[in-house]
Amino acid sequence: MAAKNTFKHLDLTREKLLASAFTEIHRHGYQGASIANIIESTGLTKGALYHHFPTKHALGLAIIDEIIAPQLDCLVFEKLRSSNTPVETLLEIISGVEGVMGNEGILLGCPLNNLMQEMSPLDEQFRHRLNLVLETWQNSICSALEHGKLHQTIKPDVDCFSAALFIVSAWEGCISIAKNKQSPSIFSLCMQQLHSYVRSLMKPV
Amino acid sequence: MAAKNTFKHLDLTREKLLASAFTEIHRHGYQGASIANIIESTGLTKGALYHHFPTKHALGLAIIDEIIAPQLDCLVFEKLRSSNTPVETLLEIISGVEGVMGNEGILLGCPLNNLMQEMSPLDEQFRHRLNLVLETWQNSICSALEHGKLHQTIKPDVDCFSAALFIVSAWEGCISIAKNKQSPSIFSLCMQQLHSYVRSLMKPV
DNA sequence: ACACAGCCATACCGGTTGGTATCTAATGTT
DNA sequence: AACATTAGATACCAACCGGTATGGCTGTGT
Repeated sequence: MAAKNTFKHLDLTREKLLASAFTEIHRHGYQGASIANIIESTGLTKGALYHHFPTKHALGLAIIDEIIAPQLDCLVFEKLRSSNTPVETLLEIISGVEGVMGNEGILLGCPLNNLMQEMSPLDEQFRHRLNLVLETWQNSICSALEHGKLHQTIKPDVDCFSAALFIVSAWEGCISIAKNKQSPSIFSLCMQQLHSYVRSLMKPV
Repeated sequence: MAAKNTFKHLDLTREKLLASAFTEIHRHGYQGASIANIIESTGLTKGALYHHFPTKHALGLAIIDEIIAPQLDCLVFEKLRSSNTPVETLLEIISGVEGVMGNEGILLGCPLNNLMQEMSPLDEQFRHRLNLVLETWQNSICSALEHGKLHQTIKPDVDCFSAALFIVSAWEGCISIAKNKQSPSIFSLCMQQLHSYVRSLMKPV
């Protein structure tokens, strides 16, 4: 029991640090994120942080693997993977993602895209990890489209790879622009256009 | 003559500072940009910089107005505005933008989008100035589409405002994703899809 | 009972940050 | 020629940055 408590406590502080760092980075970017701020909002100290993470850099990478990737997996990838009608599921996700993200989510942007924009040219390790998540996203959409092709819901001449690439790009672009306009309703309008683009890939009923 | 020389020199150092700051910010972001680096590559000193710009913040805003906006205006807005067949011109720009941006331009991303992503949630003045550029972009495309509607090249049921919004979003999204993949060829592939989206708004010939 | 290892707090460090005060030199004005 | 103004160099600053060294406390294995 005592051992369990210790383990639990270990995980809990680590998670608290990760969560706080995620929020700080989401708000100020990786470079703008301050270690002092991160620990302050947890009530912990530098000793705790640098016990669990060797450097700020490692902390950033951990956030990608342990927060950003699982979140997207839960909200998007897994739903597409487990669906019997993945194209319809994709359309539903695109329609409903506004509600899932929440207002603050749109005002601060997509954590994945934020980090990509900031870090890709600066740090190869960041770029690599972020790209893995991106490719999972792209692949899950590509598979959905190919599934649709097999089941006659997607036009046979569609280039699924390119289409998936474009869908992810436009998706992130919609969040980007809505973020600058600080407007969830613009986001909704923009995603509606993406929705009709995807429908344009489908066979007319 | 002496007066002219002075004026020229004044503008020259100011422009050198602006250009150097633009490059530094393009590479490291606004927050990551270092005043020390900016002046170092010009051979000037802090005295010069803070003579022409009161703060780093003002320097950043000046870059938007005096470098980023004119550049986009020259490469995109003006071409659309002055064209007699703006829809075709838009398609040409989308096809040819890869060559214009150059490899480094794709690896570092769109300066406008970079600043939007970083600064929009942090600073209202940045957000406002960037949004003005964004709206000019959006409007120039919207006008092009409406022109096409009048001249029967664009389908009558197209919502030009939303379509323009989506085109800009997807455009920036393509650059974003290509930037993370550090791949001009991915950018080209992605922009090809945007090209066919725009064509899907047109009446079949 | 004792040694050990893991967890975290405290205090401290050198380097860098954006920004300022002061000075010189050149130019413009009268 | 005397004065005023401007451009830009130099030296300096407090605040903050990420990171480290140390040590105390706690639970664990023997």
